Amino acid sequence: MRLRVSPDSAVPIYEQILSQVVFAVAAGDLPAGEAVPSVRELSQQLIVNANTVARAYQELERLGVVEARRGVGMFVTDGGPKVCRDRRKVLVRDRVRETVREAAAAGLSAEELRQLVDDEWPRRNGTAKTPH
Amino acid sequence: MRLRVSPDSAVPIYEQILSQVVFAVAAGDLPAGEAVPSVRELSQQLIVNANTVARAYQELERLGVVEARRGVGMFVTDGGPKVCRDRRKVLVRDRVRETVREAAAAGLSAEELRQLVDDEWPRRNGTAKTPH
DNA sequence: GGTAGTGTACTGGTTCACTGGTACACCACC
DNA sequence: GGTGGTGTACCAGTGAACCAGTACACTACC
Repeated sequence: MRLRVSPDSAVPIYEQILSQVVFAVAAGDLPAGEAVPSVRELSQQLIVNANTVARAYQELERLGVVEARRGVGMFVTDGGPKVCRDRRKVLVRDRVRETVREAAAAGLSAEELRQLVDDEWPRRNGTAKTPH
Repeated sequence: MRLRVSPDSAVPIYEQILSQVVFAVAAGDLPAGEAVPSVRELSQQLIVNANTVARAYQELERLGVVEARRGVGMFVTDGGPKVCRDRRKVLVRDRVRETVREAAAAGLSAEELRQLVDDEWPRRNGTAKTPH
């Protein structure tokens, strides 16, 4: 598992770590039962404070993706992969909901919104926001 | 023109004012040439600082929606209504773009995304996020 | 039991966005 | 020219988010 963070990004470092781990677990790159890198190991690799990594991990634990065993490490739970896949879907649904509301407020029709989505779909691997 | 702000909201007050004025201009409620409420008048009405209103107005001026005449007031420009209508469309398009990207990253197909949009469309006047 | 690994609690500093208070510069009108 | 309206510049306070330093508690292993 290879992580990257950009300290200059607008999104907080701990959130970058969080989403990347979620992505890795969802993709099966980090299967259930597997140990995630220790906070110190990852903090040295990314050159950030151990607490920053720990904060991301705590969020992962709150989501039920990993479980901590003090003195041992943190491990992906049995339900972790499913949680991560579901989480991404929830994020998408929430975003869709906001988009639909915004479009309706702007006076767009359902058909116009559909058209807009179809127009943007081919550009889904956009150039922006890539972790350079 | 009747504005409302909720100080407890996560979105800044000046931004609430901004978007509401944009909406009013786009809807024709505030036609070109019309004077917008003075910063002091609006600040008293909303019980916020005049600078907070001024900040929203400066943003409106930067967008080309209004123009300031020192000592007189601020007035909707000739192109104001069109700018506001366009701006809402741009906001929607940007949001659609992000949503599409998120959906693709989550592994959704184009068809699944379309389905999601159609599911959410009937809820476009949703209950959440209303200015209580 | 010592050691080296793990996660975690507490605390402090830094930065930034937002808001408000005050004072200033301008214009119309009497 | 005085008065009362306008927008605006400057500065200070506040609060939250983020991150790092340090010290602690725990576990496995020799």
